[in-house]
Amino acid sequence: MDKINSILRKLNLRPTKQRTAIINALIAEGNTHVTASSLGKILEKNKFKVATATIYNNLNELSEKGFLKKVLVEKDRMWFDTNLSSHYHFYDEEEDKLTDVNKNQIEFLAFPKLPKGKALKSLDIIINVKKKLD
Amino acid sequence: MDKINSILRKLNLRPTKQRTAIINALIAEGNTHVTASSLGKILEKNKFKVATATIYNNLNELSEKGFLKKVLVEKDRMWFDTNLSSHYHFYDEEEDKLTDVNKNQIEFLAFPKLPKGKALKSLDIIINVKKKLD
DNA sequence: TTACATGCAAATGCTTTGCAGTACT
DNA sequence: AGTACTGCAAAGCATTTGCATGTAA
Repeated sequence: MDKINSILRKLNLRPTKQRTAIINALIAEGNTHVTASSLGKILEKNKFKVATATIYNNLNELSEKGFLKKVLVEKDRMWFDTNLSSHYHFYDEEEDKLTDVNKNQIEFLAFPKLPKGKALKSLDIIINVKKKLD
Repeated sequence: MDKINSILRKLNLRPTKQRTAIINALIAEGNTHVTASSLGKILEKNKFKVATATIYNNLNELSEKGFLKKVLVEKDRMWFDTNLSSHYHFYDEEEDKLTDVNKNQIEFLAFPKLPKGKALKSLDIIINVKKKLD
């Protein structure tokens, strides 16, 4: 794939088999939110064997290079999001599913003044949802 | 302390030495946000020796009983908050400090519609701050 | 005494690290 | 050839678990 090569070239990363397979999996529709283990399963399904450490190294590297964003919703797993725009999340623990909330879907009428001498670094909003009982 | 005994009685927990020391530390001003390890240090300073597992067991039990709230701001550590009211947080990673933001300090002009069949479970807002460069 | 708590050590689960071997460029 | 990358196993850390011992009711 030429698209993947050009992505990797831009990121200054060598297009190794593993890296290409990872980017390919991430670009595929439906894999916008992954964990190391869910990505591992996708790769396996695609007939690629990639060591766990390599998956982590690449996810972290891609985050540092700005190709992925880390999303923390549970203590035990880190999620990685291919949506690079500033946005928020729905998290459904029952279905183990993370969904994007566009930035413009949340507007503030009131927002706290930051502590003295502090600047905003980032804003994390997780809207935890559960099955509605009706 | 009578206050601590009455708290524990209400929670249906026996007032053991360790539990009493933990509640005492949590009630003291300035210990509103703790991690297992920060609480351990406070207990040590207070001349109490409590096993790590016991600290965790008690923090988790107190959370389940509604005397503490868990706050997740970093992947590696769980924070426990004595503020039981619905509220949000400032998190200063540089200073490793968590601060409450009252619920009424944030008001929404727009808020996303929940996914079909889903109900709101909880709302986590972490305002990450850093030192302002001026 | 009997059910609940604690302590300690071992186990767990995600993630990182070290290093020898392999593959891009 | 030179440097980056991968694989694998071991290490790291916060947290949990199992079980024998201890303690409140």
